[in-house]
Amino acid sequence: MTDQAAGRDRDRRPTMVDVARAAGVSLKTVSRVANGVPTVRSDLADRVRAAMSELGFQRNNVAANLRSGRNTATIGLIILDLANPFYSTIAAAAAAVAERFDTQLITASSGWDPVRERELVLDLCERRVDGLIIAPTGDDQSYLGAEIARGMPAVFIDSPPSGCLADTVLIDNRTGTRDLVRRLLAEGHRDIGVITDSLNDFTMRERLAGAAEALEEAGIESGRHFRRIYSDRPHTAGDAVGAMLDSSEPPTAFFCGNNRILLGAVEELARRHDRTRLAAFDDFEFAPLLPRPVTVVGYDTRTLGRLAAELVFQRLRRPRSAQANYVVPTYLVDRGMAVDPV
Amino acid sequence: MTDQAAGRDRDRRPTMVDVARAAGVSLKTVSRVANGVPTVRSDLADRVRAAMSELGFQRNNVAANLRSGRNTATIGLIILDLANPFYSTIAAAAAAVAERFDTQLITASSGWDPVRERELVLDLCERRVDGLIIAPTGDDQSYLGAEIARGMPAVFIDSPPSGCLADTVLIDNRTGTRDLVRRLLAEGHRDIGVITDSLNDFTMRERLAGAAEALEEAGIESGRHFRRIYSDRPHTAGDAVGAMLDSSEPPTAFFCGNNRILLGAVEELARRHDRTRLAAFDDFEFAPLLPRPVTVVGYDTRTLGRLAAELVFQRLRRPRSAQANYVVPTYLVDRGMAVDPV
DNA sequence: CCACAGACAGACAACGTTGTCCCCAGTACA
DNA sequence: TGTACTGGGGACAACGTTGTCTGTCTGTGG
Repeated sequence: MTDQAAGRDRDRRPTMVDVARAAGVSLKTVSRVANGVPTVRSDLADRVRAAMSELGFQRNNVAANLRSGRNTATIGLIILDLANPFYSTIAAAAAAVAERFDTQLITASSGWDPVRERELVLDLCERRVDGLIIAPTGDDQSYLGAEIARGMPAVFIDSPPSGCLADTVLIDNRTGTRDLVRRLLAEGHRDIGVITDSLNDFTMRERLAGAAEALEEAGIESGRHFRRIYSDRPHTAGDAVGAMLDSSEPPTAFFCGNNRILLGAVEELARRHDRTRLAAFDDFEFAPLLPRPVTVVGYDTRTLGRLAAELVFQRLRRPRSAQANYVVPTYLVDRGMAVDPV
Repeated sequence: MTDQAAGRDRDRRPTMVDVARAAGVSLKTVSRVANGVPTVRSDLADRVRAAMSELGFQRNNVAANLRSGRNTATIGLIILDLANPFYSTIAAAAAAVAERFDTQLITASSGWDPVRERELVLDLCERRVDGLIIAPTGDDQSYLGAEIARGMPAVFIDSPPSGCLADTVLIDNRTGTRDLVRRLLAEGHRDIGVITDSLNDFTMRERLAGAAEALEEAGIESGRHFRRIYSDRPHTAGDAVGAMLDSSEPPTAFFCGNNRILLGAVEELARRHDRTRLAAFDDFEFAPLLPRPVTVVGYDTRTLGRLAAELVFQRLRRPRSAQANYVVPTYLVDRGMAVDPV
């Protein structure tokens, strides 16, 4: 009979009704067993469990969530590009926190497209995720105001939101850069080439501001050796390095606004057999293998993801808690190796 | 009146019932408008849409999925470690395909724990994901047989499943390694040190087999310079390199089974100012910056993720299609740079 | 022997949406 | 004027589960 039933609708997943019929108990008793309610007589519970495994029953969490109004045990993570190690590290750290709360992460990349970002937020809200972690792009997140007001926990990472209030976890871009440029100044450098990419990016603006602070402290005009590049292709950074080196007053040190720019600079310097001092924002896994010494601003990317996820769960427990704004500290570290000739 | 209603339960999300009441139409008409059914009189549709935006209505996809029995527009991706660029690249590529189908990815890391892998599969099935992409760990995936029989699309990547039949997308580890070792042999190397880590890993077994094939073709005993290391810490690989170099018949070339082993080897060789020929499986972003020439086996990681996701959606359309087993080709590429002394 | 409490199973409604069906108004045709 | 048809809105049930409530059965104390 069981075979017959299984044959009749092999593709249909068994429901609690099927289990109840097979075990000869009521639907509600199956529900109680499935949820581990202790007040079920043990012989009935055993029969239910036997029927469950015989039928291969799996609870339908979609239905359970709908009825109970409980959380979906899902949080949404919207980042710029999952293929970028910075963001995948954040995702991994957030997922590790989520795991402690039996929660899964839906991770989606906006690809620097504000429209897509907004669509993703809407989609995730319609899926009734329990919270959102967002690395924003574009400069208007006001569409989130209504969600936040309804109690949706939202945490912004790497850049703050515009147009709405939410928890944030940011890197201390400004202090990190200021400390790094101070170090170059302390070493005696006075002509420091600063290379950034698009200043539409909050983090890049902060880094530039940090560099400017340090330079102005030293009485140096901060725009003196500044190049802003417009592409993320490394050789564009190389071109900027080349142009500055070929100028009448070449810098004696370079500050690269991120690791991509650094790579372009390293290649150009290697090509020119030039040993100009190098410094950059962003530490990365292979920085120790760089073929020349570089001082970089490091920070714990995992902390960023961890704090963001913890904030989501904290706000889930206490929805009306005060807004939190965390800053992840930075440090200076010397990377690159002195290699012998090949 | 609207204010009053909004004030009464500000935290409750408006439902279609609320919208229907506000627009003075039936619940079903709201549903029709929400789903873009064209047979709704335009004045009613306008009233509904106005009510929707006034109330800030968002469809509850949990309920919609339950009722319609439709797909949840979610696929599950179980990988070993999202922080590893190999897997995050796969995740990004799979997400890009999923985006074309308006589907989101739930990405979870098993962390090389077979128990966790199984729990994750179960969890994702209870969430009624539309399909699964799994990078397996452990050697028993028989628990998936029932799911696959029920029609759950499941695609295994990087390693095949054990104990059940499913689509696979694998890298051509064996051919890649064989070609690489053939190249070393063609260069005249006869003493080739082979370093792998744990052979519990399918990919590593395949790579070793590929190396053995090439060596045996050349009449060389394949186990002659073989070291298997037991940790993923780079310096263990360095130790293996050192031990082989210090032996009475040191290799003139090394094949490293993955990029982590390569890094350990590079460091050890740099420390010793030793220029033994280097070759390895795995290309990676910073390989061009390695301080000495290395020939590596490359492959397109994005293809792996893309094909896996495409297989899921293909099987979703035609559940009973034949099992697919894709192999991602490999190629040899010279990396590393000839750097000048620092 | 009765009253009562406690333990526990089951009937029923509900979550928010969509599928099915029916009904009504309007139109065409005989 | 009656009939058949069509376009379109609404009533109702249903998806699979959980919350609430009721009812039964057992055991205990007076």
